[in-house]
Amino acid sequence: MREVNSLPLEEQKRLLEEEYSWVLETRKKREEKEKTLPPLPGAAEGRVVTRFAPNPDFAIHLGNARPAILSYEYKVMYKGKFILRFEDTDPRTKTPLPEAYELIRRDLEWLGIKWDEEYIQSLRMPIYYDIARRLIENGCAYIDDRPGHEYREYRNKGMLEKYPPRLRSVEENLDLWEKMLEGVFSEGEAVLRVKTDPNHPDPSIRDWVAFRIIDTGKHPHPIVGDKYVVWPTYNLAAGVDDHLLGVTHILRAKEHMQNTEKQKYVYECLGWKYPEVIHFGRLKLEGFIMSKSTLKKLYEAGTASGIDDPRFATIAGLRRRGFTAEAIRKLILEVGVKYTDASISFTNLAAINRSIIDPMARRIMVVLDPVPMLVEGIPWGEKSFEIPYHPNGRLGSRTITVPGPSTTIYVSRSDLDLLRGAKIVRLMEAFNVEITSIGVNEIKARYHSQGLEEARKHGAPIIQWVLAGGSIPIELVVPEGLDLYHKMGLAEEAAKSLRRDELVQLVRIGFARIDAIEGDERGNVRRVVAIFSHE
RNA sequence: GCCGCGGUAGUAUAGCCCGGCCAAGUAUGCGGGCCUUUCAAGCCCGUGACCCGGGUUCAAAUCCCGGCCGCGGCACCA
Repeated sequence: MREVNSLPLEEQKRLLEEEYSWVLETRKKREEKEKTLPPLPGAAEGRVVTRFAPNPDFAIHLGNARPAILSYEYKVMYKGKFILRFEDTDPRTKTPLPEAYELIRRDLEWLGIKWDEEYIQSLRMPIYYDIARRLIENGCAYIDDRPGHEYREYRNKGMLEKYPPRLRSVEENLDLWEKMLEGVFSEGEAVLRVKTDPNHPDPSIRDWVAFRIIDTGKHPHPIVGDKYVVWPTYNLAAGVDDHLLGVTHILRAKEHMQNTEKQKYVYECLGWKYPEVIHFGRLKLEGFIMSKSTLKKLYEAGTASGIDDPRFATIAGLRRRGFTAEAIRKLILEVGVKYTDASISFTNLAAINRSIIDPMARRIMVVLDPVPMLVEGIPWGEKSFEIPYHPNGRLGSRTITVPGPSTTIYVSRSDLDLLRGAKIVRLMEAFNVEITSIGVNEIKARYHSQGLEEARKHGAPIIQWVLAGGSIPIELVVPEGLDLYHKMGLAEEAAKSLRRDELVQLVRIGFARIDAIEGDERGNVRRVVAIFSHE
């Protein structure tokens, strides 16, 4: 090794190429390997249990979907088990939304995620109460019935060991616990704290609250109403369930790092083994509204068209915008499990989506802000053009019949400049015309020739167009940050065959999802609404 | 402020644990070209990164120290 290193670089290189070329080849092979998720620590096939534990206070968005997708992916990778668990133990400040349970299930299904078991924490209250008793009996928890400021005073002065409630006997604690359950205390009057290192360097960890009282008379729970007044906090419920349900690997965002440490005190007390935890950074999606609070505000204010508003980074919003589950999955897998935050650029997501939908998106001609063009001198009475829906020829075709000797078509106003700069223009898939005049609201043209070669010879631009007869109105909704732009246009007659949810490519505009097909009483298509996805 | 975690091209990521196959890979973007009845797709070429400074070592993206920057937590939320 030393010998080789002492050689000049050129010499080393030559030696490598001549004598050890196999090294270079191995390297190439390694690069060709398909990219997958890194292995889970301590995982064995058939023995991995992961879970997704959303709070059903709102629909899930790309950020929450990440742990769901990753957890599910690992379950599949190790042929394990994947659990869906609703964490709805705060009827007061994060009141569960009754419909959110089902919205979340649907979003997961749409993402292609299947869960083996489902749990709802508000239905497991007796289990948590049981744990509370065991914690008290083991001397690991105590009832704190003093006002909050007293506890904080002791804690902040580093005198938590001497905090009187902490010194209570097991019997006394058990007794007070039963009183809590019986409803003797009201909100704020008593909590159950888990004993931790009283001088833990992070004060937020010291003797954290495991149960508190919530007046469910005032704040009824959507599932269990006012049946319970003593509610476990996240750390208690989640920590306990992860053990009880046999979870082996937890994947969650880094805001939970301190929680892991809190929960470990419960595990230690009860002699449980804490699952492996993988934390990852936060996800931002450029150009979308992602914050749950903003999302909720817009949703509740009715400003948004629903939880699936195309400006939202909710799973439903992304779906409505025309993103596929496969694209979302690929994106999440690509981002992986890094600690650092990631800002996903819109073009990146779009690129992934495009590669998936391009082969199956029918090409449809639409002109936005239409300008009429009178074409004269057409040398036929009527002529039909059969145009494939996709250049790959696999999606069938439609026929456009152009009447002669003169007819009116529409072109996009945005193409006017193009028309001004060119004498000859090719109407895509049809024939070539010569522009004779361009007014603000009318263009006149003469039939020039038929062939594509002719168009090429003249360097004619190729534009999309629609016939005046038979075309149908289309509204293209273009989301841009907080705004939605509504662009009006005309679509070719074949647009009548579009289906709701279909992903199409509006030629020379971009990909879009068909959001609505509006018809009259007799079932005739009157108008199409599309949502712009991306270029 | 206190506690914790990170910093690889415009964006996202591989490599870091276990220093040498790294002259840093891939995707996307961007620029150019080819092809094409779309501004889509495809093909080719190019572009562009190890936060900074020290140290250890024959050898540092990788290990150590310091700095800078960013993020998370500090609830009777999850």
